[in-house]
Amino acid sequence: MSEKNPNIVAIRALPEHVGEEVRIAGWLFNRRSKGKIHFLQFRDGSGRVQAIMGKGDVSEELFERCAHLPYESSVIVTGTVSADERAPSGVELKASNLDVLQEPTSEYPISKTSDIGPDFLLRHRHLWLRQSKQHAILRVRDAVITAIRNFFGERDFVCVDAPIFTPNACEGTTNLFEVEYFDEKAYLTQSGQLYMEAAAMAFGKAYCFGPTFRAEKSKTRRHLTEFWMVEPEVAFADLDDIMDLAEDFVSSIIQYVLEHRRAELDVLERDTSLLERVAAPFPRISYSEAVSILNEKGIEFEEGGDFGAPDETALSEHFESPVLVHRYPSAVKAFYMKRDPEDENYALCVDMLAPEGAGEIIGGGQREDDLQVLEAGIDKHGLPREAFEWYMDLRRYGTVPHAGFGLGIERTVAWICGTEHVRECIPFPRMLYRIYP
RNA sequence: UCCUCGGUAGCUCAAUUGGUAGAGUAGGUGGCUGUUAACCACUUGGUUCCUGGUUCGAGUCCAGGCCGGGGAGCCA
Repeated sequence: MSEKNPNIVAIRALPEHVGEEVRIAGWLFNRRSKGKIHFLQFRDGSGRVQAIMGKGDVSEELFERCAHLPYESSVIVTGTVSADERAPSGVELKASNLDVLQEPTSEYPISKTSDIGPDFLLRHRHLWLRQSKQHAILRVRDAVITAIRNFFGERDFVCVDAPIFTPNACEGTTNLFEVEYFDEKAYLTQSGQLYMEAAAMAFGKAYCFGPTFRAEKSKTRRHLTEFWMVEPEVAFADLDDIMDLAEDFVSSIIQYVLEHRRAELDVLERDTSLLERVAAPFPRISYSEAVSILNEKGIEFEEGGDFGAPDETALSEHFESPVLVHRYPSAVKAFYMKRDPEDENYALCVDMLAPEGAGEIIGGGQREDDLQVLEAGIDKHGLPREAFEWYMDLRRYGTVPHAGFGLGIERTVAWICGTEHVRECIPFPRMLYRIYP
């Protein structure tokens, strides 16, 4: 593009070109006409700008065409950049020419005025991405991912990605998507954690970042069947170490987004003061303390069970920042969770609940590192030992205390953006009964 | 799987006790040299989700189905 069109400028960079004649390449997203002057608004992915076209500035034919140019026409506009406080973005383009690459073959389906229903928008996700709010959310997501990579890179973690196809149900808890794998069955991964434990024994500090699949028939604003998760795992680490890591991690993501995506948060009308208060250390409470808080709030909850979504919401509303809830009853947790030596009824695990009803964004803990205890746990959960031989090898050959966690990208982005539903926080959401486009 | 709400113009919605389906917006035509979701005037546009039933008459009532939203369970 730049070689063919040496003077094409990104809309975002237009303030640096005031007084110059430039070209922009983009799409028409709105148009108004005052009769002898057209106001044409363009976006190019980097930003949005208004072009002014007076009747005498271009040919009669082009002026007439621009009065009817359909939304989402792809164009190259030539014009002089000027600063003008009447322009929505502070600068505008005095158009001297406009080349139309293509006029839409039919009317653009997404209305720019009315609030459109989720079904229509999801069926047009490929076009919905062009809308400013969606554009802003996905740019925040991009920054969250960059912040994650930076955070672990700076701390000497090695990115060791886990497989997507797995031979067995890792934890034996949730429903997995089954696929044909030549002559056998395989499953789409629900977690890379077990593989990260192997990676931690090889690299000391490792993490994976990739898609995760859950075949649960969940229809809520917090669920997707395909979502992205980042899972760090650290050798010679205990529960406290991993809680320290988790709060530093989340704080650094928030700081990075506040620093690099201010404009997007403005588009989303996000109250950033709530995010600015997020800084490590976060409050830490035990499961038992959490139960007391629920009871004090008048919510009936019996010690021993796992928290439901309404319980989590009530807990997170009790705090302004994310809160770490640790040491759940081991009975409700997976077989690989290490039990608390001070009370074997509880597991050395931790969940991080984000504020403002965003829900659980992190789940993790210290892993069982004793071979005999792990074997007993596998048996107790009714899981086939053969499938976990490789995993038990990690305890046979130089086992060490280790811990890690998983952070859900979409829930994190939803919290940061103040978005009601996680489906807007992934480019092409996969949900119950929805796999198009 | 269960609970709950909904489906009317391209989109967002209205339609009284069961009595000729209507508005905003988008599209079209005309007007306007600084619009900010521009505005003003006129105008095109309908398998009221589907099937069956009740009725002189159904968008409306009944039965079954389809599709979707939110929530529970499960989890990030």
